[in-house]
Amino acid sequence: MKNIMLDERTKRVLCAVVESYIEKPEPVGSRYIMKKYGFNVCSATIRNIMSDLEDEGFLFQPHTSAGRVPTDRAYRFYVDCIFQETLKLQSAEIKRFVESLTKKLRKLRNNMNSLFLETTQSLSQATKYLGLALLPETDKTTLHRVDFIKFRDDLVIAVVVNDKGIVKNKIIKAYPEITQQELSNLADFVNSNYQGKAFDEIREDLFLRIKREKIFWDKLIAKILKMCQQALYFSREDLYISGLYNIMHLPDFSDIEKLREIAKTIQDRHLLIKLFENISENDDIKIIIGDENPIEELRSLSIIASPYKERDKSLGVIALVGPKRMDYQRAIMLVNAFAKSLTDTLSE
Amino acid sequence: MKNIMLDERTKRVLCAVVESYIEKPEPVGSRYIMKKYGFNVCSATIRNIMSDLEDEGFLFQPHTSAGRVPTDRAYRFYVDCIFQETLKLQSAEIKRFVESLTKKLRKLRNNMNSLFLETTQSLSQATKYLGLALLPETDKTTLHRVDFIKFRDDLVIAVVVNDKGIVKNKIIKAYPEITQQELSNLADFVNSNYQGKAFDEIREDLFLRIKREKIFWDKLIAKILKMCQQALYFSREDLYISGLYNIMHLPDFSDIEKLREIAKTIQDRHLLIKLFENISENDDIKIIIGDENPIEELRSLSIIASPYKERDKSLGVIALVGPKRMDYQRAIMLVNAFAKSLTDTLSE
DNA sequence: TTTAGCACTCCAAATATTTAAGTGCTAACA
DNA sequence: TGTTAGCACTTAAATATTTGGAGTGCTAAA
Repeated sequence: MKNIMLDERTKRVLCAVVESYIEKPEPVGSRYIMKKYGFNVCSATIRNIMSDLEDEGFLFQPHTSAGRVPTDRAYRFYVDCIFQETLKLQSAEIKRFVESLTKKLRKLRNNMNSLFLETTQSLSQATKYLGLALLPETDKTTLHRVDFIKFRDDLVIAVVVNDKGIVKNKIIKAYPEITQQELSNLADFVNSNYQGKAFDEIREDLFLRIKREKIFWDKLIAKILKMCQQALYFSREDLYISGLYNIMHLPDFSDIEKLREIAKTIQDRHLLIKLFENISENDDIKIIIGDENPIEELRSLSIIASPYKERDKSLGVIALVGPKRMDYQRAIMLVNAFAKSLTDTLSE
Repeated sequence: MKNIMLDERTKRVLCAVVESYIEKPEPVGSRYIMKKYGFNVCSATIRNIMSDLEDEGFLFQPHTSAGRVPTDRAYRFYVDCIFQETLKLQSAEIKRFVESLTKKLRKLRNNMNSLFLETTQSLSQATKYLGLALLPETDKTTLHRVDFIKFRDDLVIAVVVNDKGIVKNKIIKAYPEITQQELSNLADFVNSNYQGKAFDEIREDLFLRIKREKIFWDKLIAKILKMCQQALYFSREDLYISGLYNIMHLPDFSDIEKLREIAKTIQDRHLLIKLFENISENDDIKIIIGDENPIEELRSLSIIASPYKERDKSLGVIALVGPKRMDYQRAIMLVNAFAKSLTDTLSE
């Protein structure tokens, strides 16, 4: 259901209601709107408009004699209204935040973990919402170096460093006879053949080799290559989360039971990672409002997520999770600016 | 201030009040105590005793005509009373928990991260409080293998695996001319000389070598060794935290502002790590009640912490953080049993 | 030292009362 | 036809009032 055509005045009223409610979470009355947002019609007129908006599903009345509260649909309309122009804006305050972040990031350029921790913390700090960042998927990076370390007889620890300097390790089973020397040779082989190559590409190539070996030559070598192939697969699991305590005191979460459920879902990570992985494919800032969220437990929230890139390749996402009645204007500006800052740092 | 001598009956009354308050967070009256805990005296007598206990600082009366509430001192007295015998107890329910945990841990034996994650999650699950675990300090483990990886000109990533299979990495500056081959040689040198040695021992030995080299031979080699020494130092930073959402719905945290502060402090980690490092030196279960906590923000909580060991060497701590009015008996049994289970797994 | 008994205190829950904000509707107006 | 003034009506939230009961402290007697 696409937006019904609303005339200019009606739009203004709707946006005014949303903004007013964002500012203070209380049902908004017609007189208040009229005065505060400088409409030159009397409150009864506004009242009629608001009544229409309610019929269209943009507003909701908690009870007969109360003012009105925006629905998710209203937030969506509001965001669509302000989105384009907001991207162009930049307040002095936000400039300050971004400059400070950029400076810090430059120093952390070489340590991805600190880099993303700092980003999410700053984002949370600046907005008082929850800051998130999804690290680059290993498969989107290239192999810098691998090392295989024999550990306790039948185990091998594979340590992989990618071109972003992110170190990952994986414990895999191996047949006990294999020696550290053989493992080192294997590592040398992989390093000299595959450095700078994408992980999926490497696995693919290994797959072909395995097939060849299996058919024509050495089954053992095929086995080792298989292990190696395994060692180079990493599922995405690095999600940084900062500032959970920041969203606790928002009036929107006065219900502890709800807060608890949210905290549980967020701590779980899996769902969020999946959500952000989709967005990471995307090219633009994505805004998810309330009901639109595929994660049911988070439908009382809104999410603003932006991919960050290296040059033109999207690597991951940074995101902001806050109440539906968040200050979208500010939040969009910040997420946008932070993503740019991160992109710049990574593209240097 | 050590415990004043209380006669047997007074002790029983005090413990009864504490237990009753733990069960239900409401001021406890004299008649209730008399009936529920089977005292063969009339309520007025209990009343007199409770009045005495208030004078001694064990109980507190929210207002004149209310029952009484235990103070931190009362909890301390209660815990001291039940502690010894509690260690010997073991309910069927707890046995179940521990068996299930032990089974899981055995499977995760080779992956320390999962091992500790599972432990804290189970602990939180079983108690509905907050489960924590401090990983073994790198300096308390021995070197299994190290690898130096050249990264971006003047950086080296040191990847260290200790005898617990924990992989750590550290980014250090190095002079740009150093080649990967030289780094590999260095790693070979360290691996063949120091495998199985304690980290502090290695650093100490390197220190001597550096001195020698500097004085007699090659300044460059001294530099490299220095870098190597740096690479082998890790401050403690691995604290697992599970189940924050579990403590949210406890009546003790109905004040969101307080909960927020607690969440913030816990997320901060530093303070907790410091606290647990001290306890890790200790040999026994340590219980910290309210005021006794050196961390001011956590004075509305109690902590039960137990070191876990490998054979007889204490490695780290697992701990439970909950409200002061927690079920100490159950909590102590669980922490104790979980620590044993972890110790067994690690000592196998 | 313990107990019975009683006056007293104070909270908490239930109930009533007031207040204020905001609506919907009608009739008049431009 | 859209807008406005005016007014009756609704409702929640704030405030005040009442009531019940749990629990105490004290006193005098056992």
